[in-house]
Amino acid sequence: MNRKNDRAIDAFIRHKAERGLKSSGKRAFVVDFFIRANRHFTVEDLYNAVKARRPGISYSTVYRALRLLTECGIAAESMFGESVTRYEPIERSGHHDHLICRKCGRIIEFENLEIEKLQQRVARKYRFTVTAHRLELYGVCRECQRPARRR
Amino acid sequence: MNRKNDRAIDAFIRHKAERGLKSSGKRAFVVDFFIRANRHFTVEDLYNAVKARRPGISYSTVYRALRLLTECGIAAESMFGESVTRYEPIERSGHHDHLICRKCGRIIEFENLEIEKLQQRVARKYRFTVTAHRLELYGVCRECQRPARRR
DNA sequence: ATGAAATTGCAATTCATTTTCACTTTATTA
DNA sequence: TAATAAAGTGAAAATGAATTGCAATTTCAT
Ligand SMILES: [Mn+2]
Ligand SMILES: [Mn+2]
Ligand SMILES: [Zn+2]
Ligand SMILES: [Zn+2]
Repeated sequence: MNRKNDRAIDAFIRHKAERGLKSSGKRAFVVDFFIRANRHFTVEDLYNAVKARRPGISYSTVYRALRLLTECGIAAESMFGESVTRYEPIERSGHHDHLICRKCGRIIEFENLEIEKLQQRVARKYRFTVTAHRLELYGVCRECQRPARRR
Repeated sequence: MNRKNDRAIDAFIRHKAERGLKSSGKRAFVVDFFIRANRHFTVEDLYNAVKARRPGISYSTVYRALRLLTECGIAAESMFGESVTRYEPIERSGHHDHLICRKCGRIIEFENLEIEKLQQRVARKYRFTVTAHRLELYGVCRECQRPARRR
C-alpha cells in the first residue's frame, strides 16, 4: 500500500510536469495527506484534518488541490445524496462501489465482478458504450442495526 | 398509463389531505404537467415547459411543488453528475436505473432483476439492510456513436 | 539575481436552492 | 354570507458549496 501511495504521488508529479505546474509545500502537504488517508473526504473534512497538522493552509488551496487530483485521476468525486461532494483516492484502491449507511454515515466499499458483467450486458443490449458507472446501496449498516431501535 | 397518472394524482390528493394542505390551481397545473410528461426534468426545464402553456407560475411554485412530489414518493431526485437536480415521476414507471449519454444527454431507463439480486447478496454479505439504491451507467449512446467522430 | 509564470489567501462572485415576507386565495366556522 | 385562520404565491433576500479575481508571494529556468 506504500507502493500504491508512491504511484499516486508519482502520477501527481507527472501531471505537474505535463502541465507546467510548479511545486508548493502547502499543496504537496494536502496531496500527500489526502493520498495517505484512505477516506471519503469532504473538502471541509480534509481542510480540518490538514489544518490540525499544519496550520496556514486555506480552503482555496484544498479546493484547488482536489481539483488537480481529480483531473489527473488520483481522486474520484461522489455525492452520496448529500449536498457536498466527497473525494477519495482511487489510484490505490481501484474501482469499487459503495454501501452508505444513512444512520451513521459509514461508507463500505465493495467490488462485484458479476454485477459489472451484467452492467456490460445491459449496455450491449442498448448499444451503449459505458465509460464509467456508479452503484450505491443506501440503507443501514450492521452496527447501526444492533442497538434497540427507539421511536 | 392513464391509470398510473391517475394513481399518482390520487396519491398527491391524499398527501394534501394528510398534511392539511389547500388546493391551488397553479400547483395543480405543475403537478399534473409533471406527472403526465414522463421525463427527467430540471427545475428549469419544468418551469419553462409549464410557463409556455400557462404563464404566471413562478420558480418558487415549481420548486415547492417538486418538493411535495418528492416527499410523497411521486417524484424521484437524481443528480447524474451535473450541478442540477433532476426529477422524474416514478409512480408510473416503477423502479429502474439509468444509462446516461455524456454526448447528447439522453437518458435511457432499464431494469435488471439479476443485478438487483446480486445487490442483495452483496448487502447480505456485509449484514447491510438496503433501503434504496442507485445505479448509473455513463457513456455514449447508440445514436452518438454513429456519426464519424471528429478531433 | 532577474523576470515570467505559478501559487496562495482573501474577498467577491456564481449558481442552485431555500427562505422570508407582504399579500392573495382557500376552506372552515359562525 | 361574513369572518377568520391557515396555506399558497411571487419577488427579493438569504444560504451554502464551489469558483474566481486579484494583489502579494513564491518558484524556477535563465
Ligand atoms: Mn470508496
Ligand atoms: Mn428514470
Ligand atoms: Zn451505520
Ligand atoms: Zn447520446
